[in-house]
Amino acid sequence: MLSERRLEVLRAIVQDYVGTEEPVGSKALTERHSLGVSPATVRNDMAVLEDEGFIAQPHTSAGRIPTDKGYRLFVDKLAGVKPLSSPERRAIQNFLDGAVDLDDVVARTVRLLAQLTRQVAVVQYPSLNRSTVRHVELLSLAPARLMLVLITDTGRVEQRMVDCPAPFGETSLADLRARLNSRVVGRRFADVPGLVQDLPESFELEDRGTVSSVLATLLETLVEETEERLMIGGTANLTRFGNDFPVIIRPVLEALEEQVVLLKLLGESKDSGMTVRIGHENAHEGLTSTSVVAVGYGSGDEAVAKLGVVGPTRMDYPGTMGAVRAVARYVGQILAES
Amino acid sequence: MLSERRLEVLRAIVQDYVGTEEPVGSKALTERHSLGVSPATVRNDMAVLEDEGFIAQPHTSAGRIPTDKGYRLFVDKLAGVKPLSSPERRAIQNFLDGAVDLDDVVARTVRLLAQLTRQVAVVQYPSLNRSTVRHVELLSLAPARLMLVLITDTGRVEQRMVDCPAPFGETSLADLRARLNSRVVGRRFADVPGLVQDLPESFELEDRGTVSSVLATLLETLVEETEERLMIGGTANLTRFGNDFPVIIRPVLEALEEQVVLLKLLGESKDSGMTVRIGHENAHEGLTSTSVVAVGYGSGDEAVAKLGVVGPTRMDYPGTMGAVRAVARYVGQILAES
DNA sequence: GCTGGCACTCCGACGCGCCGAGTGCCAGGC
DNA sequence: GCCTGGCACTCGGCGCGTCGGAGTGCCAGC
Repeated sequence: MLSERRLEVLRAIVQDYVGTEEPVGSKALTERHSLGVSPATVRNDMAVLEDEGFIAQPHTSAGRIPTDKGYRLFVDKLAGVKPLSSPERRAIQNFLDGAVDLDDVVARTVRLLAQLTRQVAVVQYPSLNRSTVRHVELLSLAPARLMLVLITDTGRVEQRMVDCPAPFGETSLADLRARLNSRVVGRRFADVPGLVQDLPESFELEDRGTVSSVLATLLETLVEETEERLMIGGTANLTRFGNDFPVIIRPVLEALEEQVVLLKLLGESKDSGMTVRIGHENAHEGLTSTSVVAVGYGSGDEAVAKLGVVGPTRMDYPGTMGAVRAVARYVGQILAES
Repeated sequence: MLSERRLEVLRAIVQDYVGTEEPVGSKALTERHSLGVSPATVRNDMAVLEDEGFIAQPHTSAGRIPTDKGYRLFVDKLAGVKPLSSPERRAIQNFLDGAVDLDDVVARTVRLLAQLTRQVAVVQYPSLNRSTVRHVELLSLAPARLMLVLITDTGRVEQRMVDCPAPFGETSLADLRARLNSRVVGRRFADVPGLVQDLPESFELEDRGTVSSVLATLLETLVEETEERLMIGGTANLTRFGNDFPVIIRPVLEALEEQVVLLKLLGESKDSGMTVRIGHENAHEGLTSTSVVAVGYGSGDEAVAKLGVVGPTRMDYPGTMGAVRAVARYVGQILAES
């Protein structure tokens, strides 16, 4: 177990390094943080911290920089979440309040997060996973061709074509529309399959094929749309990464274009609490020099999606965590209101 | 007017510079391109080309690199559009054929373009400007709250809420839905306003307010959606830009996040022919070291949107133009089929 | 008008020495 | 036992001068 002072030294190292981007030495530390001991003592502490793997030297006779493990300890034990200033809060609120629809909310959230944290922001669209059905609409486009429109309580609309095995009359259509809606409106996606299972049986024999097709398409849409979409922004902030650009930045940009990777990134932790994944803790190898701060957000107590930022491991964790948490809260409010 | 040989020299310089990324000298030129003259002669030609502003020296006693003006001449007079190889064509077709809906078509197109050109790809969603209405649907969500759903022939669906000034019965709703559709289905957006203008008059006095609200929302949606959306990809290719990274790449990334800028970029030229905008020809100052190759695409003869790529001025213009044109054609075909 | 020759320029790589920051270790003191 | 000041050592970065090579401009000659 590390003594109190050694932890203090680690904290100081992290803070200084995040600020200056340069390896920090024992003398500088004692000057900037009143630790109450001499540089020599700090050196001893540093040697211990290095043995334990919390800090490292880029080369002999250089200062120390935190390792992933060091950041981990810092985040877990040494740092809190820094609350935003009230002007910042007001700015968030003002900025998000102007949103006109769901797309706009997400777009604004991305911009906001990117600006606040000066990092790359990732916002997942509210998931349909826990969403409910607001309305299902059926339109006849051609004698044997229907369009199915699904409207969710989060305001999303999805449409699919359905090819009918047999022509389908307007009255049957109205009938199906009515019955379908009476069963599924207000229900969660996950519950829908069980609720419509027996629907074909109640139709005339000739219409059953079409009804089945419609239901199949509906269920398919529900499943497909559970694969969540997301939006990213602030990629220009990647330029503040470091010096050895191309080699670092390229894999990150590539990873950011892979929705699947990002979804994993946000989604891996189960609960809606804040997750911080540091450097090599990220499974994706293009992102081993980045950290991800993510948190769930939602309109009620339950999280419906996640949002977060991706930045260099050398980031201001307390500040970033504060911003991410605050934005998530406000977005939740906005969603609850609308 | 420049002699034939001088143009040939310019062409050789552009080609070599694009290939090597290094200033090209007179000797190297004569070695790699059988110009039939000696380096000394080439030097004289180069001096002339430099006087005319087509090429420049990074510093005294260095080779020459093309200027924007040089690239312009190259593109206009010296280079054709390089057709794709047939494996490439097949790859395009295979890749695009798998698309399941409009979003998917656009997403795949972006990926494809980025891969083929190894540059940043930008694809505008098919514009609603020249689109026609496929269907308008009205749903009653609450006694005094309707949802308006607009479906276009390009497969896009837009929805809006409408607050009614007065409760609106189901029969009135069905009536309005039917009349609205009979008037606007198959019509172009631009024609819709004139076609529905007198609709409120044919309704009962008490319903007119609601009908007007619905119409207003519909027209608003048509206008709003004319503001086109777009998708970009391949930003990782920016890392192949040059050496002086942050300074070049940052403004580009910033510009790429501004939809407005990009729309302007694609949209500036009127016709659907291919546009090449080189370096400072781009209005946006963050993009003065990039070139944009864009072309219209559409399902018929008329272009419904644009797509293109953004890359360093030092790009393989013939190849890029070939790829952009080919992709635009195939996307057009795909859209026409669906 | 093209060519070969020549003197000149300038960048970039290389080698060298110096400086300073930082370390590890050790002996002494509280 | 832990902290401290002192000391020798290490190593990267910087400035400087040198050198080579690539490239140029110019000129006289064909």
